[in-house]
Amino acid sequence: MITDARVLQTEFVPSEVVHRHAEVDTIAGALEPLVDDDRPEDALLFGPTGVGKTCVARYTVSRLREQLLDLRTCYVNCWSDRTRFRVLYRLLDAIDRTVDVHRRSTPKDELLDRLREADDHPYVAVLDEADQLEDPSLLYDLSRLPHLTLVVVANRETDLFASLSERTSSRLQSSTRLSFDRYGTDELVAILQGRAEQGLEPGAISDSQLRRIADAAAGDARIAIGTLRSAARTAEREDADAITDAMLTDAIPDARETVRQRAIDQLTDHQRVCYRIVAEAGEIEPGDLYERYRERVDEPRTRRTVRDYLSKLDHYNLVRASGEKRGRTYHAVGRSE
DNA sequence: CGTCCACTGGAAGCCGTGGCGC
DNA sequence: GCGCCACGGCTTCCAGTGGACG
Repeated sequence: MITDARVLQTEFVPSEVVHRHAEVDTIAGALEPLVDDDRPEDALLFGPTGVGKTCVARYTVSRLREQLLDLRTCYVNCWSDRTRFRVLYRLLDAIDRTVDVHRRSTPKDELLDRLREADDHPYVAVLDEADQLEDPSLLYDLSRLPHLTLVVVANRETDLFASLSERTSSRLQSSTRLSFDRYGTDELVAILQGRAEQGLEPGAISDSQLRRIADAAAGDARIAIGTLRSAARTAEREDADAITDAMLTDAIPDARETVRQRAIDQLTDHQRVCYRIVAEAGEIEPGDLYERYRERVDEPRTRRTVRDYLSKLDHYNLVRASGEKRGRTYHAVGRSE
């Protein structure tokens, strides 16, 4: 059934990007001057999850590296490395300049200086989920390094710029900006066909089944590919030659659930309690929510902290906040959504 | 209309932890 | 071992704001 499990991973960067040629060209265009030893532009990529931002960024950068042998590149996910220190550390680590970082306990911007000095080769850094950075002014400092080119990936343009200071945003105004729309069903089908061809036995899944997956994924390629993987696993486990419609029926909710579960697993205990309260209530107001939270945990955090938890849950689509200021309610994010 | 109130999210500061130089 | 410092998680304080209500 499965001939190549790698291509069924959502993180897999295909050798040819389906349906994002224009985007690839735009970013490649921004970076192109590097080939002639010229000054490239930074690139900003925006769009919701599962629309191929990360994929396009990584693909474009890796293709550029084929042309430019001495190009340095690094991919940083700012969700897992969200502090200034960690991002800088990653960027240095990728070029082997971290050797003695721990000695001489880092005076404020030792790491940045070090990165500045490592300018013997051009460097392209992909900063994924950049709106998660705790200290967004890092973007400003990085954008001022002449040999470093940024490819910044974030969800919403407005959110990212809201968190930036005046000088940072004006500095980034001039960069190449690109918004990604949700995939249409046909585009998702094409993506799935590519993955099925590379990863599954011929005839394992029909086009109409792929279309069904694409429909259910509502424009999100991560969900679509996850569904395909889940169905293929079931087929393999049951020793079937092909994926049946019944397997798909199971796989469709499964893929969303997996995405959600992975996010839930990353929460702390207190955050999880908050999530459960909203999930159980379906819809709840902040006051009640905090009361229940206080009853349920041993050493409750303050309201302010719980507010931070909730905005985090909102950000990861585990709950949805509607209304603002006084009129706010928190909703569970439904399974069928 | 003005006033009160609930709620949000920024800012500053506290504190435990952990790595480092001495 | 000691003092130092960065860091992250948290609290405290607060300005701002939309909705409810007299």
